[in-house]
Amino acid sequence: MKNSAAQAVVDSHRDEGAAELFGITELCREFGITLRALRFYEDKGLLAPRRINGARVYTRRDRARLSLILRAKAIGSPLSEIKRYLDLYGDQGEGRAQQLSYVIERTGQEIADLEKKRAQIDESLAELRVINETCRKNLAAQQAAAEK
Amino acid sequence: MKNSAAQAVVDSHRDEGAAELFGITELCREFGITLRALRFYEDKGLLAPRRINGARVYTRRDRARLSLILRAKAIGSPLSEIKRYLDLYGDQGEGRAQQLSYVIERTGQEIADLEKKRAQIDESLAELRVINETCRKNLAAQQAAAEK
DNA sequence: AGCCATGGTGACGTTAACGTCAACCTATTA
DNA sequence: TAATAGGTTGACGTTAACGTCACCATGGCT
Repeated sequence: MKNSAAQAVVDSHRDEGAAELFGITELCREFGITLRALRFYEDKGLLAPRRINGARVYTRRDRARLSLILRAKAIGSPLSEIKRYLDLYGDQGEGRAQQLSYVIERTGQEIADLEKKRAQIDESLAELRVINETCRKNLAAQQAAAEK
Repeated sequence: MKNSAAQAVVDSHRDEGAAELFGITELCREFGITLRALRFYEDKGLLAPRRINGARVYTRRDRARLSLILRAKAIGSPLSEIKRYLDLYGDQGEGRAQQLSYVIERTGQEIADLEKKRAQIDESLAELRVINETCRKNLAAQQAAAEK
């Protein structure tokens, strides 16, 4: 028996107590990635979950970072760049003027790059829409001719 | 001697005659890619330049295709997807209803994907701008305090 | 005690997208 | 005619981003 009801009770109870902590498989299922991938990101220094008894335990913050990682990946950034991006993200709060300038410069560059990418996407979209609509019209014309 | 003036004359003469044809290095320099990359794209079936005496000769149309390839690459599409994209591009003109429906579906899907990507970029941009501006303000505040 | 699920660590394999290198062809130019 | 510039084809190396596999530890259930 899978005692799903009982499991749910246990789960909710655990949530009340420990709250906001995730296991590796939990996160992987939530984001649709593999265990291997998550560990790989860790190897690359993109994530650094706590260890409890050797096992990885992710906090809500880790989860948010993972979300950023996957979004950046979907956009097409290599993991190396994503790391820089996240490093900036973590630096917030205080910091000397030099650090601040550095972050400002970095983010400025990243913003410029993304805007360029966005523009290219817009160009591609425009072209695809032309093709799409042209085909729709042709198709409509053919159907009209056939029904005459 | 590099006889640059003579070379220019020869070039212009050739342009008048053959016009609109490009060599491989010419294209590579124009787009800032390597010879190897261009040949690689050809291996992958993304380009099919004519051969004259064994050497690749690119037309204006090839050049346009290359432009599309590089733009798609910059966006983050894998070459495999770019190929499908280009294949759609070449199919324009006539075609039976089935072909048209196919192209319509494909482009529709591609459009949806790109729109999603665009949205993700916008999210990233919003976050980066917050970081950037926060840092700017912090920096300004520090400088103001220092000058007091 | 035995077993299964879950998780951990290498080590090796794989695919994409080129880079690098050697060897060769060929048309000018000196 | 010999050198030089520009082009061609393999063959092999490389980096990124994982996938796969084998093997080990552990905690809970029966």
